[in-house]
Amino acid sequence: MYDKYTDKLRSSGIRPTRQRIKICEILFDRDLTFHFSINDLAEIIKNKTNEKIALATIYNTIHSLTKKGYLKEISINSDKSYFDTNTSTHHHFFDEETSELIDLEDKDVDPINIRKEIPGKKIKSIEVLVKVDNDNQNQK
Amino acid sequence: MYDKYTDKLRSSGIRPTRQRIKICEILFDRDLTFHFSINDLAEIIKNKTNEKIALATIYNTIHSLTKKGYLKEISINSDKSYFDTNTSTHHHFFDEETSELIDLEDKDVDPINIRKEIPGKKIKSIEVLVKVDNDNQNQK
DNA sequence: GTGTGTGCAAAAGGTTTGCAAGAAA
DNA sequence: TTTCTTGCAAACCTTTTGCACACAC
Repeated sequence: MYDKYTDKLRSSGIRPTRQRIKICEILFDRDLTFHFSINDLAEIIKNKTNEKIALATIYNTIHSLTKKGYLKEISINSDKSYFDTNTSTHHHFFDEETSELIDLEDKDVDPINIRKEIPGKKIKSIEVLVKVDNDNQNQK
Repeated sequence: MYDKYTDKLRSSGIRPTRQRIKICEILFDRDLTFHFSINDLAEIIKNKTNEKIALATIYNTIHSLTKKGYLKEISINSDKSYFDTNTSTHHHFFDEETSELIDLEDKDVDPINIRKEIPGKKIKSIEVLVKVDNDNQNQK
């Protein structure tokens, strides 16, 4: 039970260290999808935890988890990277006001059909980003 | 003729300076859509031009042009920002091998239909990013 | 002439790297 | 014991800022 992530990590070829297990607990002991930037995560670790984990370690761990498919990196043209604990096929709203990400479930978006091919290349992923903003039509 | 961009800039409320006109020429005297990062642009200015323009000026100019709608910023989770001289509604391939962007014309993608709304927010843009990679199915 | 823009360098913010000390196998 | 990981600080890269000088109007 306590070793929930120890095994998960070990079986993925990631050595289960104290820091990595802690990060897994923070990321995956949740009911809802979690969207975060590295900085968000570092703050949470600092506040909700007695441990302290170096930034470089957090970066390393997140990149390992992403490479192993436990996290998904989200394409936003922002000054920082965002990650998502929901690794299934789905898309996002990005609220430009708050810099917050909101999941778009698969059923909320029609299947995307791409009618163009590039010789020698294959499609790795299709990501839809819907940018939203405050609706000010009633203001001013 | 020479003043092609002078008028364009002035009518947009951007004072037409030597540097801004030069940047417009590099960006818009083209047949094809041009995708670039600020760094790409700075390189081009350095190489293809006798002028030298400070990085800060390039940033300022690109941001002004984007704000006025002459350029479109593209959402890629990359360490840098990309811009596009094609401001019409269209999407992109992103080649992870070469970090290159390729236009997907509107006709190449079915219209995206979003079936979810967020109270108090309105959709500003819908961007589809198709990540591609080398097709190695015949290799190895 | 007045106000705005430019250039330069320095600063800022996110991310990466190098290396000595420490923990896992 | 050997190998991999951590922590820390410094390095890096892109982007922003501050300010004196220069240019557009």
